[in-house]
Amino acid sequence: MSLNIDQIIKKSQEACVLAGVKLTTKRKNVLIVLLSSIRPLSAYEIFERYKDQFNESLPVMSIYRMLDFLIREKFVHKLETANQYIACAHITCDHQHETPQFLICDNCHVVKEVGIKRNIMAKLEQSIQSTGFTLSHQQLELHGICEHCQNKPK
Amino acid sequence: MSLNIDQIIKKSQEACVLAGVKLTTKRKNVLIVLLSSIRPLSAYEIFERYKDQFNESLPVMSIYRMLDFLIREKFVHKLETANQYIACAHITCDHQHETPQFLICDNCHVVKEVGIKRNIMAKLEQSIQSTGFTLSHQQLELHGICEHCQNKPK
DNA sequence: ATATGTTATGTTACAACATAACATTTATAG
DNA sequence: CTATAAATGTTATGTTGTAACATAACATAT
Repeated sequence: MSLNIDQIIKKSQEACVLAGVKLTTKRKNVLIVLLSSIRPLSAYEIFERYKDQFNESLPVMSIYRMLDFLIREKFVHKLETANQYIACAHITCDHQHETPQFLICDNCHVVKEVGIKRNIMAKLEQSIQSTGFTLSHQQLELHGICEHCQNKPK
Repeated sequence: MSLNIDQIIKKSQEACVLAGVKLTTKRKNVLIVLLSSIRPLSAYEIFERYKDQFNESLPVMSIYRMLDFLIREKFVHKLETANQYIACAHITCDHQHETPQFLICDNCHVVKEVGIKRNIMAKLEQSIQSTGFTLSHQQLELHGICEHCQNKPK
């Protein structure tokens, strides 16, 4: 477990104490699996890696429940367009977050989490609210090709 | 089949002739199923409704292939966040379309297809391109509560 | 009219993603 | 220490989607 991951876990522990919820060992380990991956993972991939990394086999059903918990506590995002899960890039930040926006490379499947500039999001919201619609779960998922894959010859 | 659907099908037929592809009876019927629904439908729901509406049972596999065709020809959109399909709201329009944006009501599951204002989309793209990422399949899916459901008491 | 190629559709089997329902274990408050 | 709530395990099943291969329908050339 890299130093960086250590720090993120520590921060998550603290956040859980504040929220009055428990980051159990297994929940923590699922988060570590996600933090260890450069790509988002499906629940079944997490299942496989958990086995490898911790030498213990969790039921997939439990993985889903732990993911629910981690999503509820905002340590993990679900990419709805890919049916995959990814650790939040901002667990260690203290400030209020911008609307998360995921740039998903359809070639190498790397995902970059960036914030949407507040003024752009505000305009988007404004144009949406004029239709009478109220947003919830704000999150944008955009598909394309990352810089690295563009510069690489096929 | 309502008059309106009739007109849309006619327009689709013409577009297929222009594109040199065939809108077969079954493909057309799948499109009619979607046009007849106020909500997006999953492939399996289309399967059920096709049976009801046309008194004929298509294999689900064929439904998927017909959906592929209809999406390729831009008569249908896939909502990636819901794994559902919906007829394009603009089949009968002649003008170049804006980036489609779907407002999905998480309460009644109605979907409204609106265009994103070009200047907002341009800014969004610009902020994305500054990260080196190149967009493809442009489409936004936003979840929330529609006007109707907001005004209704729970 | 027959052969051949091409596109569309059918069939079977299965992979991948996800949840329901209920049982058991573990943590902790009284 | 025990009642109870939370977490996790177990089993079964539902939902979405694709792979691989077969057949049907139609067009075109001879």
